[in-house]
Amino acid sequence: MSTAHHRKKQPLFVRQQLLEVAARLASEKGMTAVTLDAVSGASGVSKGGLLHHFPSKNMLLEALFDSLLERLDAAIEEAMRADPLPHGRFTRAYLHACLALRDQPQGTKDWAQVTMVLLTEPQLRQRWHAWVRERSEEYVGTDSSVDAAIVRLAADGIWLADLLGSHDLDESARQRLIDRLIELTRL
Amino acid sequence: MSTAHHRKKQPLFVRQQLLEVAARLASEKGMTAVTLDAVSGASGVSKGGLLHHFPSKNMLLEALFDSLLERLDAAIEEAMRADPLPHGRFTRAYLHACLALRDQPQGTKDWAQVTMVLLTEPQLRQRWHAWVRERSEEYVGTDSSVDAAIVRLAADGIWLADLLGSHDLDESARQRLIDRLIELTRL
DNA sequence: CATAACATACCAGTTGGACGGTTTCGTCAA
DNA sequence: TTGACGAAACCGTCCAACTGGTATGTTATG
Repeated sequence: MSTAHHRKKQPLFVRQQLLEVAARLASEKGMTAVTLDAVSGASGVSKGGLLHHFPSKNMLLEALFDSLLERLDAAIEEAMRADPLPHGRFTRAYLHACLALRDQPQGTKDWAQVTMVLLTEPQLRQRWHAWVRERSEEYVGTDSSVDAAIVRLAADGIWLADLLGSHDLDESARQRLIDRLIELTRL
Repeated sequence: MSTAHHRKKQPLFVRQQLLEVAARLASEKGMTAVTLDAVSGASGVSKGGLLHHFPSKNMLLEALFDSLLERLDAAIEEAMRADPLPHGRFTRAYLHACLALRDQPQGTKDWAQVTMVLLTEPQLRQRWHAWVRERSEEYVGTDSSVDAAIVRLAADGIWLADLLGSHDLDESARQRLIDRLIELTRL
């Protein structure tokens, strides 16, 4: 009966907003704080409305995780388009995507933290495995060298350090590290 | 009135067991499955008994995280004692501790997953920060080089890959990577 | 006017935790 | 040696708040 009932209906916008709210809750207050009540409350959407978009809590979490993977894919594809050299292209793009989150404005750090939170949920970890397997098969021709694997490993380490805030590297050292990693993808 | 009431009192053992059960629940079913009821039920200790050892759920989680950090400290110290060269000694020990979990028997993989699960809880992330800061200050004389930082970063990456099961490195490649990392700690 | 996009009301089960009871243990005087 | 006694280590119950989810509306949109 109240406010949101009379406003213009924007299903895609509302759906998007619900995912963002869920992401913010997860990163700020941990996984246990992501409840249907909390999400619906913080987004100004009723619980019924929330359950209309996502039939169950699992569906909500899976949709959230999928949207994060889509963003990752988009960032990687964009970086790959700007890279003329085929060999190691995917690995460089992956590295770039991992590095990017540190320099992005506010929301993107949450993004990474949510990814990690979601990875702790065993069911969603399978989705991540599938993603990794797909990519490693797709780019087996150009990114299957040992060095490339090492670079991707290091990128994960940087990703982890960035989102945990364990910054003990200064800018110049970080830049030297990145240069070296990119060099490794070309070998 | 029933069973456990009459058995011999073993406060330290019970406390230890409660932490192990909580760890197992967290790694197998995710953070949302770690409830007081679940922990007390799976450990054969009443909820009252559980709340006697850990006055609140937060206290339980913090104690669990602390015990994990203690294990990490113990593994690192052991590795450091076996290392005669001071320069980079802590970093090598840290690397060794990160690598060790893959080769350990069953329970230890859970250990790492729990660490990650707990790291998603914002309050516990601060504890991790404190741990990192302490160590980086303690070993500033021997492990503050850029290369050492890089090695620790890569160790985190390996740690993450191991516990997520994203194994795309074969044994020989892994060994070459490790050798290279150890070499870097000596520069 | 049919359907999608919401809202409101309600439910049964679960949650963290408070509370008061019972049993064991350490210790120290007699 | 004993035995009293306070503290620590448990147990079982109860509860208010919250949980995910259902069922049934009401409103907007094509």
